Amino acid sequence: MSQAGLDLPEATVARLPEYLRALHHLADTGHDTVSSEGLANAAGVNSAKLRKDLSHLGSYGTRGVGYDIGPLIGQIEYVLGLTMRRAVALVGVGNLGHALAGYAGFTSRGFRIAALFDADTTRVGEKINGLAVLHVSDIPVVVKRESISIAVLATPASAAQTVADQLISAGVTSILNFAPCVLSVPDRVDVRKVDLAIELQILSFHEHRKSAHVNGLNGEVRK
Amino acid sequence: MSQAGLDLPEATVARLPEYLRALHHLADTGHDTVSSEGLANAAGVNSAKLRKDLSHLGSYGTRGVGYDIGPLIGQIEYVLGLTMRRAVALVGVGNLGHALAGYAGFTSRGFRIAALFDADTTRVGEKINGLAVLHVSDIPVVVKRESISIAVLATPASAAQTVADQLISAGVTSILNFAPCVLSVPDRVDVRKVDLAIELQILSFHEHRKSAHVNGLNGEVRK
DNA sequence: ATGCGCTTGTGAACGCGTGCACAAATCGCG
DNA sequence: CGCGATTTGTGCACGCGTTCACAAGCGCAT
Repeated sequence: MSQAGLDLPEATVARLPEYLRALHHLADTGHDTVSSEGLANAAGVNSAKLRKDLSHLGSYGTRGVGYDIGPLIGQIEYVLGLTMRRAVALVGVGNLGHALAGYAGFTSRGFRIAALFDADTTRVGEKINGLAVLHVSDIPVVVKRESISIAVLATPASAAQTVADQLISAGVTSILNFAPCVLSVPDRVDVRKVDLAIELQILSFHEHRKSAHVNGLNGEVRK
Repeated sequence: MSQAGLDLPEATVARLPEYLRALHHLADTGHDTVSSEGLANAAGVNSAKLRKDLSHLGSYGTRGVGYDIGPLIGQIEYVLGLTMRRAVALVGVGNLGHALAGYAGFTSRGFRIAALFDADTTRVGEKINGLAVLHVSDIPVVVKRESISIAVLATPASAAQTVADQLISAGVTSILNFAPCVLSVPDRVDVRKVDLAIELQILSFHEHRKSAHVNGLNGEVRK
């Protein structure tokens, strides 16, 4: 039973968007209340965890009944800062960046791609979804003008740190990094990293273990 | 000082690919040993954690010197099951799937895109990077023929569960899911989820908190 | 109004992961 | 050959997150 705007456990924050997605789906299919058990199933977590997470937001459930979907959506969106549509800059419109620029999930879930940048002058001017690609040297002026605080980095790893520095000095304070490298940034800047190959490598580890098990060994066929 | 092939802490497994990437970078730039401090910096973790992680793989460092990069790369690749190049199927060559099919990071880090599928018959036959798109109805025969055990799901959320079921019954045991929905799968199947909008929403939360703080309130300007 | 069934909210115990701090081990040099 | 500098490997304590289990609260039927 905490106040809104308080600091939540990081693990809870990471799950709230998933709850939000599930709630929207329930709302779209005509529900207007849901039990912790039902929402937990829809979000792929267990019900005790869900209740504890939601209890941090203040009380939006009624015992014996469940949670009111409408107000709960509103509360989660408020806590996540999604009541405003946030402007996002995307740097690097290569293979992956091009797809991200057109990704409908961003626009449908609270964000607006406000600017596209690339270092390759032959790509500058190209339009993606009606938005023109700008040169990275325009980052300072455009980021300030549009008050962009979040950036998506889809450049090659070799360029990522330099571009990140430029974004940060232009005022960006959150970065979603798709480049396979670690960024060093000031404390006030948040970075989240998504490395697609790493995800596959983690799956590969589990595949490797499974195939070791069918060999009937507890350890491994080795050397 | 554990044996190879043993079960590692999940948190350690998730970091090994990052160590691997950093090690390859060091090897490419002419190093052949590295201290835990140096590797930890390159991988963005602290050195005690790195040493404990590596100690689970058996001892590949020498006190007073550091780690031998070559053997360590070999050991991590072995543990992650990357000594073979694993075949991966990709389902859904829409906006995002198309980019993933061309993503160089998959091929350069131990994987081979072995088949592309889509439900849209107008896309079937299209070639991406020299590989033809097949219809999803071909999943059973192709997955078995190519012994594919890992699949990447880049379909719309509405199709994801159905496709996942087909993949699993064809023999897939690991799924990387980009669709914004939860999949229900048998225990023996591993699923990792990547939801790009969720990552941005988590950043949005932190942005929201930052702006609350500059307002000078501990709580929040509310209602 | 009262009792019953259902569901939330939470105290408490547990387990995992992290980080500190130090002993053990190796190298190089005199 | 021994000593000091350096770096690994790890025991230990701490904190966060998860899960269980149950009391408290709400609605509904009678």
